[in-house]
Amino acid sequence: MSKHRQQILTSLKQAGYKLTKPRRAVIDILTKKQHPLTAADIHRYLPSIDLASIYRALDVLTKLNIAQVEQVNNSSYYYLDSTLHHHIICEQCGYKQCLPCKHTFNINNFVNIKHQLTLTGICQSCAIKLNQQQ
Amino acid sequence: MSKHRQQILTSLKQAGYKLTKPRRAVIDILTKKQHPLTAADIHRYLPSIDLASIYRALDVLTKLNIAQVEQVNNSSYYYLDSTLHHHIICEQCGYKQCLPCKHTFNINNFVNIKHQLTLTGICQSCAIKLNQQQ
DNA sequence: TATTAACTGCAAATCATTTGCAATTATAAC
DNA sequence: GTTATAATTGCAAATGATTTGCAGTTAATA
Repeated sequence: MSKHRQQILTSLKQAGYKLTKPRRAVIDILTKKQHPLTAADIHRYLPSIDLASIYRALDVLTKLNIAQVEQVNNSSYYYLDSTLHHHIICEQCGYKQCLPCKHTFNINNFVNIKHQLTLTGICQSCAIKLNQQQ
Repeated sequence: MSKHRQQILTSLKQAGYKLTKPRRAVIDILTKKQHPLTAADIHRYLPSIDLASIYRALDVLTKLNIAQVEQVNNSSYYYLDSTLHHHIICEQCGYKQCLPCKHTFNINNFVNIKHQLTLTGICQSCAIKLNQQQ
């Protein structure tokens, strides 16, 4: 369940940021698509917005904890998510699947623990293709 | 507990790879240092070996599951570890603590699943300092 | 020791991300 | 509404990590 658009815009404003076209557009795409996207992915959906501005918008959203980041294969994937969950990404085709998060961590000597679980694998259809190639 | 040097060299050989100077050197550094290193880190220890060769050696080691990778801040950190484990990093001071990994994941529709768990938090001594400041 | 495919070093290419700067724009005050 | 102003944008160039092509070198095997 991702935060409502309006709620996000309000958080931005409260934090002293202007509600600009690139920021709104990035929020809208992340709200609409239900899976993690790279800055380049977002730029493909929003070709009229400069890639640098997309990066800057994503930076702001991440700093405010409105968006989360996951790093896979030297790329950062961003997504909006108030209730924690994880994703598994196919190494071959980039297909993404959501997974509920049931984890809590209690670790000696640490407080305020946050976790990021990155799962990668090969999805069924890629596995089939790869088998056929051999 | 990391695989013994000799054992690693044998695995390489068995997999049909030559035992070259760059490969040996990378294995030695990863064995010696007890924490995750970037290719650039390794190159700093081994300036006479070309960075590209370090990347190629790390690739081989990762493919053979001799080394593992973790991505943090757009850099890949490599380490040798036969028994999987994770790390928790203090957000304040960077202190790292190792954690055993007891996880296996079975996910519908995916095979060859690898996971990377990144934990961050505040370590005890930083938590104390932060409390005193307030 | 000779042969040969695998491997290296180098330089250049690529890809993701960041930055400097002049022009634009959202906001708040009038 | 207009105006003033600092924040933000788009663009182009810079940076940093990683990859690649290629000619020369080397480990392994006979």
